[in-house]
Amino acid sequence: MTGLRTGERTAEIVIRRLSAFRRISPQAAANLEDAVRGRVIVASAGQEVVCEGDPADRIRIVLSGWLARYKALEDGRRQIVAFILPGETCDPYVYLTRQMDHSIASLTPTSFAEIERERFEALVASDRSLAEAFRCEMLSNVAIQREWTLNLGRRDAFERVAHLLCELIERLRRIGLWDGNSCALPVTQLDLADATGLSVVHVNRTLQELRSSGLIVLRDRLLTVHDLEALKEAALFSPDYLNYLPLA
Amino acid sequence: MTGLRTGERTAEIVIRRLSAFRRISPQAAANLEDAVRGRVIVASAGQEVVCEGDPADRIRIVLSGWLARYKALEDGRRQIVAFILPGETCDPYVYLTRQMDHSIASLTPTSFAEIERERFEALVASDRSLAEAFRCEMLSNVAIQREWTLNLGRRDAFERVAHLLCELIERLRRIGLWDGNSCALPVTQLDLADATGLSVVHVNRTLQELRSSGLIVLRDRLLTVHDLEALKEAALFSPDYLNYLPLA
DNA sequence: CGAGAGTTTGAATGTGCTCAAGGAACGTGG
DNA sequence: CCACGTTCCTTGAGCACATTCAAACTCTCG
Repeated sequence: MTGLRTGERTAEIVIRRLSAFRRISPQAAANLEDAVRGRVIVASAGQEVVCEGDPADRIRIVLSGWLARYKALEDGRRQIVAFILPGETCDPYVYLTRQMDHSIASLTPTSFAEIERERFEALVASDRSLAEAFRCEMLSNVAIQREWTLNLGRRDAFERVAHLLCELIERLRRIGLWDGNSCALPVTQLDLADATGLSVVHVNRTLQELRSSGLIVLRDRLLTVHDLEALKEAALFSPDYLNYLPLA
Repeated sequence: MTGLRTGERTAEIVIRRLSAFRRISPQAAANLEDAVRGRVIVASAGQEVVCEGDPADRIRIVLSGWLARYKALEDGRRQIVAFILPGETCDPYVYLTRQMDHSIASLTPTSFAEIERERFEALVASDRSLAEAFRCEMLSNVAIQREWTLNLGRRDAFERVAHLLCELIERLRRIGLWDGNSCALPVTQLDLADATGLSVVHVNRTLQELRSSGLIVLRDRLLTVHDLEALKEAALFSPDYLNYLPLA
């Protein structure tokens, strides 16, 4: 696998990600890779990549790095409504609406492909299982959003943070960024607070609680979990909502 | 408009609803009406129409009545993640997943059409703007879900309940169930609690607060709002996320 | 060395919850 | 026709989870 050019390596993670939903044929993969190579944007950490109100004229596929989708209230309160991970399509079919109703910011150095409406439509028209994979991704996005609604509405802080970690681990596992025990967690406690609807202070205390119960180790943006089943149990986590195909 | 048979009247609201997203041609409307008439299910209030774990083999379009989409935790905690109103499609394309990750219950006496996968795919294949309307409905669903995430995460009880009411009013207005000042609100305070992530007791107190600030009148399941702009302001509500076409 | 971002701690406060009980409205059966 | 059960709404009191405010600490980077 050494010696691959960047384009190939990054397309690889997109295929891997879509394969969580449908088997992607080599031909479809090649078409997708072409489209992905068309226009690649690079952003450093902390950039506003998409702003609320921007025209929704293209879709974006993340090649590397983490992004956060968020909505803000006039008085500054902010809610991260989703994390967007490598390989994920930001908003399949979003060009059917007039403008973005939320913003997207990079949490880490990031690269992503931009695909215009016409090109994307041609792509999904050319291959049925690719089209289905993108639609599954939409279904998965809304299922995750529903689970977050449950998380914010009915889980307490401890369960809530634990659940978020379980979800991220499961999603990272799909793209090979979870090694069985640990993964990079490149977000600040403020990000976690905005994602869980808690205050920074309380996230800090909740993480300490998770640490002292032996459920997680979190240091220098590296998350380690020795007993994932125990964490899932504490979080009342069940991965069904992610809509993934069974792992091989 | 008198003398229409039930099938025609109910198809009418489905067309009206989809027209919030795209102009539907008479031909497409006729096709849709055929599909809707194929299999109509009637349910009384309080029925579990779809259970978590059920096969996701068909889509459902509500003809009349209110439904609630909800998720439950093992210990009984329950979160309504969406209200489903007349004319709305429960889950466009849901058959691409294996099984339902949530349940749906009727809040009122309800009727809805069931459409099998093949029939639905033929329907959207036959008309481009109909297909786009259904995709817009998906985008709208996920946008609403994101807004609920913000609502539960960052608005306090008062704003939260006010925001939910604003959203429902806006959606009901689209299908002619808001007369400019009032609408039926056929849900219990327990339902509102499960939707807003609050306790019943606190919803009761919050409604009293909304009443005594003069923002709402709510009696016998009839909601009246004399100054909608004031309610929207209190809720920090802006309807952009609903993705509707401008009203004629 | 200083600046800045992120994390941690303590103390006081408050929003919303739980528990408990009573009241209103409605339908059913004796 | 009244008694009763059920569901929903309302109220009070005490408590708890999470917030806010403030400050100190750590680490990195220039």
